[in-house]
Amino acid sequence: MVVAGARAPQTVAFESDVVDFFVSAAELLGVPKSLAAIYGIVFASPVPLSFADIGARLDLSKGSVSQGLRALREVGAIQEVSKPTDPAELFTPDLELRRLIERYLSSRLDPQLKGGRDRLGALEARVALLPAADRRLLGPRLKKLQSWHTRTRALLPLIKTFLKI
Amino acid sequence: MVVAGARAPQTVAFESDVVDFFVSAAELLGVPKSLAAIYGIVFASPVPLSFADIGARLDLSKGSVSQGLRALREVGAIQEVSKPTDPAELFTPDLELRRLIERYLSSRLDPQLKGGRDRLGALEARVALLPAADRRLLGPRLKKLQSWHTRTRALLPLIKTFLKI
DNA sequence: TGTTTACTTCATTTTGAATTGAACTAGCAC
DNA sequence: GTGCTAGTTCAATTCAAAATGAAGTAAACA
Repeated sequence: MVVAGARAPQTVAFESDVVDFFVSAAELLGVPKSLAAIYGIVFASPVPLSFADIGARLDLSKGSVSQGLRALREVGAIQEVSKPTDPAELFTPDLELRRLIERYLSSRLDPQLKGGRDRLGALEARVALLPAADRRLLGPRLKKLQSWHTRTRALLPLIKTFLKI
Repeated sequence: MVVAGARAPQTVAFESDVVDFFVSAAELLGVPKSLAAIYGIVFASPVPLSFADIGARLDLSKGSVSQGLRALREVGAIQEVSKPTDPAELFTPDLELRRLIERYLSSRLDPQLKGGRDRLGALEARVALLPAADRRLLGPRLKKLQSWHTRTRALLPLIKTFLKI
């Protein structure tokens, strides 16, 4: 994942492990590997990195670096810092992962929960149109689904609170 | 997703919505669509369904139905019931979704957390080998990562407890 | 024993998402 | 202006996961 280049072997090894850490966490969450790798390499660097640095260390195409950096900037995962001596933009990690994770959770779960609520509403109407015998069995099943939905909704704020600790 | 066949239109509409509900929930969790659809169609039926029923209603290949049913049986999401008159196996949903979800969460998160712990351990050793200047900055960053890891570990049992309510 | 039906297995195909790279744009130096 | 460097865009490609379907197995029946 991380390419050696001119840095000390210890540095490369460190970077490599940090990148792996983020990549494997990202896999779990369904975030593209390249995003995680870019965040990782920036996180692992004691100094801000340039566009070119990132592309070289991760052996990613310019396209991927560009798109990746844009996405990470949009969600606030990295920040641009400009050194007066060098016109090129440099990037540092935003270490406030909490907001990041919170926003990510919301962006995935909120639409999902909303969609689920709508679908369950539609289902409630539909079950009423079924033959009485079916309704007697399927009505309670639907209730179970609704109860799950409610609990999941309640869980999200709980998680957010917990992550603040 | 759901194919009409010979059932009443209301029944088909109901099935279709239930399947959609599970499919969209599965997308969030990264579970294959076909698994969710099979569970959904079985969940939506007031009577146990046969292998052939499932294939016909979802328009899935025999291969997909076979693999899907196996996976769902393995995790205990559906159960076989046998009618004495009919030798074919019939399937009903296991409505105890709680255990199912718990097991699923564990199977995804436990290896991830363990892997994360190992990686962080390796990183702790690696950071010690870096130049002192780098170490001073990167050490605290690593600490942050470790604190996240610890909190995530703590969160899992909390979620499990909450789902029991 | 041969035939049919019901399902399984797994190599191949499909699909959808991530990645690439070539064409393009913007700013800078000369 | 022309040429250069740095970055963006997006159509084409690659890749991995999921779905298919053909060949195989097993049980049931004649």
